[in-house]
Amino acid sequence: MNYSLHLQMNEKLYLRDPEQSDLGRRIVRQGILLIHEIGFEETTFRKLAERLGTKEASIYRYFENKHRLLVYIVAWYWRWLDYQVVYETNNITSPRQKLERILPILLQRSTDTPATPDDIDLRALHNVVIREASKAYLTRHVSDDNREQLFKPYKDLCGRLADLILDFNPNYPYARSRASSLIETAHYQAFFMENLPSLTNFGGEPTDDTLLAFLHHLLFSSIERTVKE
Amino acid sequence: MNYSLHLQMNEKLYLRDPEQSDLGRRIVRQGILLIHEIGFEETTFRKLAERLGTKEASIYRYFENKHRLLVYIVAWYWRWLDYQVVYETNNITSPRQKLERILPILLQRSTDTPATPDDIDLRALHNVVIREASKAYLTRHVSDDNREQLFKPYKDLCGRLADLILDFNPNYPYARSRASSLIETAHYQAFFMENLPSLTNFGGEPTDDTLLAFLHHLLFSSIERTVKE
DNA sequence: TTGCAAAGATAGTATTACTATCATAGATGC
DNA sequence: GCATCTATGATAGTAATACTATCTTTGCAA
Repeated sequence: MNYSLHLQMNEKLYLRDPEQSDLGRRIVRQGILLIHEIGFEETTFRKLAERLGTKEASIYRYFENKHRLLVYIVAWYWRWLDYQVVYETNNITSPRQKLERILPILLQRSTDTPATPDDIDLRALHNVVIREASKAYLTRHVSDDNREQLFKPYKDLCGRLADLILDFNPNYPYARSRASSLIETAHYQAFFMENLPSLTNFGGEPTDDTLLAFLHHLLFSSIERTVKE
Repeated sequence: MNYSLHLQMNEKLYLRDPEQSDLGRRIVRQGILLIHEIGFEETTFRKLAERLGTKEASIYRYFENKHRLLVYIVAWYWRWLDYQVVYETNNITSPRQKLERILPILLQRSTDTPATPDDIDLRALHNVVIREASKAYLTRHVSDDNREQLFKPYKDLCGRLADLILDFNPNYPYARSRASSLIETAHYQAFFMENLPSLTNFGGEPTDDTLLAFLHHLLFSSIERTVKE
């Protein structure tokens, strides 16, 4: 049996809470699918409205613009990852084991989804995040968006991973950078593997998971040794 | 004394070679500055034309659209980095030393510019690449662009770094992924340090270069050990 | 001096990214 | 059963964007 899961989102992310109405939920869910299918640049509120059988103006009542919709979707993803990390590391004592359990989550390889967020296409979402997430912060107005706490879920997740790294090795001096670069590397390498494979050492056969092995190697080779000052 | 340097670019990158005319060169050089100042999203050919005292239509004679201009600028940067890598590692025999000399280049910390590409604001260019380069390939049409060899300079650079890694450790199984993730990590950690510092361990004082130390640590901790299969 | 290529000048189109306003339908309170 | 309130629908409109087309001018080259 599945439990239903609701992730509370920062109010600054929207004009009207999309989880509070049917239209709102469909905007988010179909938004993910549309961005997945045609890419963020090609996505417009008009196209999304047509797909939903509604009007542009209705979507604007929920989100200021499509960038904010992307930020919302990506923030939701980080909250969802954070939840999975907590769930998967619960009752594990060994810091090493905890970290090892996190790696498949970053690649969306963990099959057991305890509480499934209803109706959200997690596979599409994962691909959207890989291709589009960095566009949420690679803008001129990062600092403003950051001041509004729009990236808090990402920071929280990185903070959690950094803490686990410090549990494993209390002397490690780069825990936060290690955490953020682990997440980014997981995504970039997944994108490269799919689209620019010559930038990787991964063949692309879904059976052997060299990318997972690579991330494991990268993470532990760095945090196992205490860096000399 | 400086030598003048001209980097040959793939013909697919432009409609008319911008290095062959005064207007073309100004489009590239002022384009870098404009994107640096207002960001890629806000940049339009109209604004760039006004800045150049010319017309939109003239710019369209050189570049199909602003995405292609970005791809050109970024490709130029990778060629320039590649040149610097060759220059800085020339006559060095120790693979370790070669790799160590590359790290400051990735962060644009190397002060000695042997042949300076005329009139290009390298500092602005570096910042543009950090913030915008991934937008060159994080699109729906990556595969088409890749087929047209638009990303060859990036791949060449990664290939060169991968070869150096294999010189250092011939048994290392992830040389290409290690190379691409080193470059990407250098850039987004620099971005985070500047804009979302809580995702890093870097204070931001320009005197101590913790980011460089971090990259050094990441690279060598992974490639020093032979990964067990 | 004729010819050609680069750039200037002007105009036009479809689409985007919004904003504003008014009407309507359904739920809720009394 | 009526008032009311809220979410959405419907329509319209605007400034800007991302181009394309065409015609003219300029400057250099044969």
